[in-house]
Amino acid sequence: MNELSRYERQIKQAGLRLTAPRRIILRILEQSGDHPDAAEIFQRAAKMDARISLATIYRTMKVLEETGAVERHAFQGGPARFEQADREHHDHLIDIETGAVVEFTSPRIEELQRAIAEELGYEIVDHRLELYGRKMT
Amino acid sequence: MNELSRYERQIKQAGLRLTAPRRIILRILEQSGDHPDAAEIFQRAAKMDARISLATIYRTMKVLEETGAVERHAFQGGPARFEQADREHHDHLIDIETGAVVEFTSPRIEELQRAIAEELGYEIVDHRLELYGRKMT
DNA sequence: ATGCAAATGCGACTTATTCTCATTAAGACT
DNA sequence: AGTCTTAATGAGAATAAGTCGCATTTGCAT
Repeated sequence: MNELSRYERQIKQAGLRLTAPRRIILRILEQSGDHPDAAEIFQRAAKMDARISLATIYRTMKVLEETGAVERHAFQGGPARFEQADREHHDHLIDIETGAVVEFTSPRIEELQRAIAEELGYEIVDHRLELYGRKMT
Repeated sequence: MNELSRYERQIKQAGLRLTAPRRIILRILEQSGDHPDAAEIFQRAAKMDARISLATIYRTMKVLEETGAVERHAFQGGPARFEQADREHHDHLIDIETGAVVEFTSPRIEELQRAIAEELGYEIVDHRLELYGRKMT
């Protein structure tokens, strides 16, 4: 039986080895609805296999980012946080009180960005739009 | 003679002491057209007074941020970079090849952001819009 | 001029991440 | 199934950015 998840296939197709730690990390990411940081992923991984080291988490996140399986976000101040990259593009609103992340999209903002960059003579390679907010009462 | 710059007045009005290191750092910021990081400010400061310590740079940047004299930006990966806050609000386009920063504004994007946050039940406290681009040929 | 609290300098510490290197283990090839 | 090659791992040291503790200095109100 060759029951590889899409992420696992992505790893193999990149010519990388599908090791036990990678399987575990991929499983965690698939099950995560949130945006965990490396330490958080490390803790979740430790529950499945206590031998996994933090260095492996960092290394794996880097290769996953390179193969396009995950996206890395460096929100204000804190450590980098990750999420699967298979979903539609979206931006983030971070609750400054709780750290919770709300996702949103705005095609109109996207288009305005493109137009602005073009006007300045640039082609957009990447962008970050983060709103930091407080829940209205 | 009481020739205080606007920044110097801002420091005093906040009830803070106008010390030699602060004068130097403020002078550097006034003369900077770029967006230096703490290490860079430290180097420039050392040329005027070699006794200034890096810790003082960090501490001063923090108080300047709190008094509203400077803005702190944490661009992708790298260390925090600073700029004077006296100017009009603007966002940044970072040239991924050179690290150069181009400033721009878009009232329409600002307004869209506000509307999106409101719709999600949030009030925007801060925001970051950064475009990472490559010069078009 | 003087005293006191604020600010500084220095080094130790923390946090996030990367590196080194000896050891392990995928997966290709019998 | 056994072996080989090399990528990947684990453990801990190293690095980078920034903060902290504390003894000493210094603005500045008196």
